[in-house]
Amino acid sequence: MQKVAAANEVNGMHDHLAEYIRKKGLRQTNQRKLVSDVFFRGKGHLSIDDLLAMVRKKDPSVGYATVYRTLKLLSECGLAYERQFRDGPTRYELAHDESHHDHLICVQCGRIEEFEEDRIEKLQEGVAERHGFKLSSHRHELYGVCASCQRARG
Amino acid sequence: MQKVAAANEVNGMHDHLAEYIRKKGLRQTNQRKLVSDVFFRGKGHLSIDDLLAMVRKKDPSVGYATVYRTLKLLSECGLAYERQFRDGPTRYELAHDESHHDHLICVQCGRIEEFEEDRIEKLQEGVAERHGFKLSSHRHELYGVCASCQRARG
DNA sequence: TTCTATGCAAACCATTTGCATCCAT
DNA sequence: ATGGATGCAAATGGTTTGCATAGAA
Repeated sequence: MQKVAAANEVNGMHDHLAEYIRKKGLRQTNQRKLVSDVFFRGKGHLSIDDLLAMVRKKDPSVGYATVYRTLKLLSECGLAYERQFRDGPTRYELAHDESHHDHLICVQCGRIEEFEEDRIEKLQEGVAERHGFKLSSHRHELYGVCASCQRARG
Repeated sequence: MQKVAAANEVNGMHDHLAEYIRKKGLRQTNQRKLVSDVFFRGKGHLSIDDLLAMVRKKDPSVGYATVYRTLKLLSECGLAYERQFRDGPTRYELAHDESHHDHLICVQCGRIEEFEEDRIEKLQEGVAERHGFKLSSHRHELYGVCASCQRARG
């Protein structure tokens, strides 16, 4: 899916962030606006390096740490999810408030697809219950070779 | 279930390793025997630090890197699985050739339990198929509060 | 003897932090 | 003018690697 957010969604996200910043007594800065705008308009599953490169096209003076700190902020206020696949760096994903999904990752090209499977979610809850766990989150990743890599290399 | 391996299983694992070492033209060393013995007799889900501490009780001169290198070797030859939970360090698990399992991790005490749920495995395959992926592996971790932590802190 | 394995320290890589300065409030 | 935010560089933490030496084969 990897939807790109529509313009009005982007505005909504900026508002959400502004609100959060106000409530916490933090500050609006150009860097925060720029980094979050790039993230909101981006394609999802982006690493800090990806984001920094995109940000620096608009303002080369932005520092590494600022991108980290801004994405932490976005995660805190519920606009981003941190995802850590296999070994690579942490990737950030837009948290549009759709239903939950998990990921398929191609081990050859790195392509990331999303999937939703309610029956798995249900079964997970059963597992947790049987073990007496109160679930707070989970991570479910499927690794394999995607359709186009199969075509390309057999 | 975190089983401890029976004596005959431990012997079998040593044999398996010796065989692999021979085939690859590598060398039997005391460190390898010691590290792998400690691992084979251990409780599963151990970090390098855990293992190093156990190893150094028997031979304080063993180095950090040797434990890493030995566990990489054990992974290569199919005797260990590397598991990377949340943020903590890589943990190593005995690969007794039982059926596949996944994990429940307590976010409070770090306790790790194992679960098996064939219906989830089946559903995963369906998901992969629908996306045209050829699955090679997966990672499925459930995070929450375990029974005893719930009792302890409500 | 030959060539892998070891132990140590240094290198790595992603991420975090300390700090002087900058700047939104 | 305050005190949070930034950019830089240094620190961190887990893991890997280079290298001289030890030790299997």
